[in-house]
Amino acid sequence: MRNAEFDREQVLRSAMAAFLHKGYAKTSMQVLTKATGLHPGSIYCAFENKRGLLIASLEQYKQDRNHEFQQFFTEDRAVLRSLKAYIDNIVAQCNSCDTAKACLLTKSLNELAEQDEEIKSFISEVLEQWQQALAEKFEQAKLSGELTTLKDSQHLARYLVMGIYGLRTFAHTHPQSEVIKQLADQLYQDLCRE
Amino acid sequence: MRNAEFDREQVLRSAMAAFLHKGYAKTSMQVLTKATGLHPGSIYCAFENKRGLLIASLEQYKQDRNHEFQQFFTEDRAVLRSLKAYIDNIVAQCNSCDTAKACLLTKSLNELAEQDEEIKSFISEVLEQWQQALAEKFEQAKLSGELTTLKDSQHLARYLVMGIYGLRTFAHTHPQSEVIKQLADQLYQDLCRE
DNA sequence: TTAGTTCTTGAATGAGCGTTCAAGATACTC
DNA sequence: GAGTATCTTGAACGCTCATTCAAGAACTAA
Repeated sequence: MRNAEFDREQVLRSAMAAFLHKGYAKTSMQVLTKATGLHPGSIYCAFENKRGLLIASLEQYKQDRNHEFQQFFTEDRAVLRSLKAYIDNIVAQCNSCDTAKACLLTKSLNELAEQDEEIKSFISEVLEQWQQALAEKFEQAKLSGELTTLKDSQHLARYLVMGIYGLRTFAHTHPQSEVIKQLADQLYQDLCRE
Repeated sequence: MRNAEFDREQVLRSAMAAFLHKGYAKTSMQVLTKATGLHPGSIYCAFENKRGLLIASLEQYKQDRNHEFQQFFTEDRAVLRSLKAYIDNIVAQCNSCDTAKACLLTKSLNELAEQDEEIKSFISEVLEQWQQALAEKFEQAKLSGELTTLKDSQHLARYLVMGIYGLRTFAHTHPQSEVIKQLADQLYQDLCRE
């Protein structure tokens, strides 16, 4: 008996970064071996193939983002205040220079939606769960009286998700711009209105 | 003397469709020769290489979208009514099944922004011009009294562009859904408020 | 220490890629 | 209708790709 030597999470985070930077198609196995420090044989043993490594990376990304989400919505803070902080954090990501600028889920969806039904479904489900989590936060805010609006929580969550997608794309053409912050503030304001 | 035999616009529209469907990296020259009907030599003669064909396709796409834009904003209609029709048209594109579902500019930007500075700049400029054209329409609407708002026209245009980016990404996870229309209506309402 | 099992290594493989180019086809000029 | 210039054709090229696998290394158990 003998255990694998590499740290799975560390390997997946390296792969995530590589996929985020170059996209799936342009990230060659050669690049992935360098990024992860694993030799081809080890990658194929652990993840079956390049596609398997992407799927594993997407799963890790989901976990990481879920964890990040939970950290913003602790129970001892007002929901709307948490939501504002969460949005501001995304703005900061958009304005940063590193790979966190983009979202691996939407980037992969854009590239592979029409090529790989299974990956498309997986990503859609993760994004739907995220939207659902946001809807719950809106519902909480309404119940606690923080948020007074006639709009449905599901609708609010969808609108916020749409806005964040838009912000991330917008950031591509406006790196490190004050404009991203302005748009995010407007979005938040529109969500809380009425 | 002898003229080239192929119809340039037709060739570029075929290439556009291929790039939209599979993305730049996954669209092989073999696919492009089939899609355009041109042999490799002709493509290399007319467009230098695969990258040149993408750039020419992006230019054609820009022209086509500009032409589409003009058709919605004829002088004999109220600006806001035209804007609403324009947005509804985008919603219809999002809900359609064909290749028009996505935008070649943002799709290419997503794939190539970190790989090809020149293509990134070109796309950014085109998107900026589009945003500028929208800003002028908002300004017109404000001057004519159709639109009463304290917000800057530039800001309104940016917000609309962000929303349309978001809608198109959202459409990937919600094909042929009523939800896209709802979100677009909300977006329009938020733009016209106050 | 030794035998057995599992993991690691990285060169080898064949397929597919973008690109080239010389030969053939075609149209224009005189 | 001959000559010339240009366009078309598609096989061939070198390269890189994802993937494989047999040999070597390392750990466990007895």
